[in-house]
Amino acid sequence: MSIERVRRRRRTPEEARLEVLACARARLLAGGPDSVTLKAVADDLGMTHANLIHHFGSAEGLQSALMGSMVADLSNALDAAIARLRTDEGAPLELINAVFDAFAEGGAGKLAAWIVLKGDLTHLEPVRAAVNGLVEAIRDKLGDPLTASPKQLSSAVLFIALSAFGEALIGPPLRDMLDQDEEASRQVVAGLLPYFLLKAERGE
Amino acid sequence: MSIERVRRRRRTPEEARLEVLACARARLLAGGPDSVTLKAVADDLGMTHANLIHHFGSAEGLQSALMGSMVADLSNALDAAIARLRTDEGAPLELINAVFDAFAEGGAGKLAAWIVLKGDLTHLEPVRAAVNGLVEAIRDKLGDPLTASPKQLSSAVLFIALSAFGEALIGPPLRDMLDQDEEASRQVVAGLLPYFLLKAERGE
DNA sequence: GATGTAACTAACAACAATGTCAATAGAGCG
DNA sequence: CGCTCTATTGACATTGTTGTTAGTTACATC
Repeated sequence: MSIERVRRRRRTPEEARLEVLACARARLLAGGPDSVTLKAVADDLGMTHANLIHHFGSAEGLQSALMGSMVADLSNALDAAIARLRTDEGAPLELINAVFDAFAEGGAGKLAAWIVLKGDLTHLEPVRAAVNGLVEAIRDKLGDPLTASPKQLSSAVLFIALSAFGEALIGPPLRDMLDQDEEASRQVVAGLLPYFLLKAERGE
Repeated sequence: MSIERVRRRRRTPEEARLEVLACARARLLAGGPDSVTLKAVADDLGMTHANLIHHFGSAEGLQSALMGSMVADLSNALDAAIARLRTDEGAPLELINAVFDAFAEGGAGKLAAWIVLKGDLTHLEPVRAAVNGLVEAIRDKLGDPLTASPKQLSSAVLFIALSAFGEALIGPPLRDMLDQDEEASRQVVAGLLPYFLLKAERGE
């Protein structure tokens, strides 16, 4: 019997980082932060944990890169939703759906939970631009300059984002408790949005 | 010089559990789940980690007890808010404030984040009763039986709870991004609630 | 084909967290 | 005071994770 030499695969640094981050994200979403250890990720990919340290410097380096990657995806998803808004003639429900989808994709809920627990808010910074882009998109799309002030537009986005984050985090169990179906959250928010933007007429 | 014997303190089991859980909660809120280890908590309290195992069975037992304790507090805070609602003549803003306060106290935001990441939703069960109590309180307080269906009342609570959870979790950084002050979230929700409960008149 | 770079591995060291167990010592009770 | 019960300790074993280092091998380039 011949000794079967395992052929060693050599990736480019970028390939390696992408593979590792994808695997780490899957582990985070499936099993929480404790399940994304160097050894576990390395085993999944058929490499050694020393190699992960080679690419990311340390375990903390990997975690940081993972946060950055997920936040970037969330930010891009928001930008894409905004771009969609600016082109088609969507009703308010379309807008809400786009934002909720952006938060739902890529596990933004668990990402936010992780960031909050870590207390490391600096990683959220890229979201700032995306969120403010959302304010402008809503202004151009729905806002009546005579009735909706900039401050109000901002609080409209605050309202939407809070709900979308909440839904991504604890939407399913909470809806179950209240006997509400899967679309309930976004329908509620969509139904409220027109009233909210109209409110300017009445002073306040 | 005489050898100073360290006097060993002996607590009742209940005393011990309460002290430990308070300390563990403080650690969770300050440093996240990774900072609540047997040794760290024991050191804070001047005891040995073996003693924690004696009282809680295992590290997992301590975590589970901590979750239970925090969920119970959240549930009690909600119940108290409901009781307050039923007695005084509060405006919608009072109602919203009570619920937001309930979620804010005791670190409900980080609690939710922790539970979601652990994926262990069974611990949320006590919240179910509290949330449904909230539905009934709103029905008795604000709901017009002719215009607001049970389903709508439920989705009103869904809407409030999502927002309150979202605010507890990522309210501060999100409000900072949007240049909104501390009261913004609850004001928005309070301002929307009347419109929402009126919606029944128009069919939908 | 020879060579250099660096992706990758294997083995080991260091450390932290959990858990076990026999022994110690508070506190109530006769 | 003596006795019992158990909260509490101290020392140890175990396991899992991170990090280091010397060496191996894939692959591009000349």
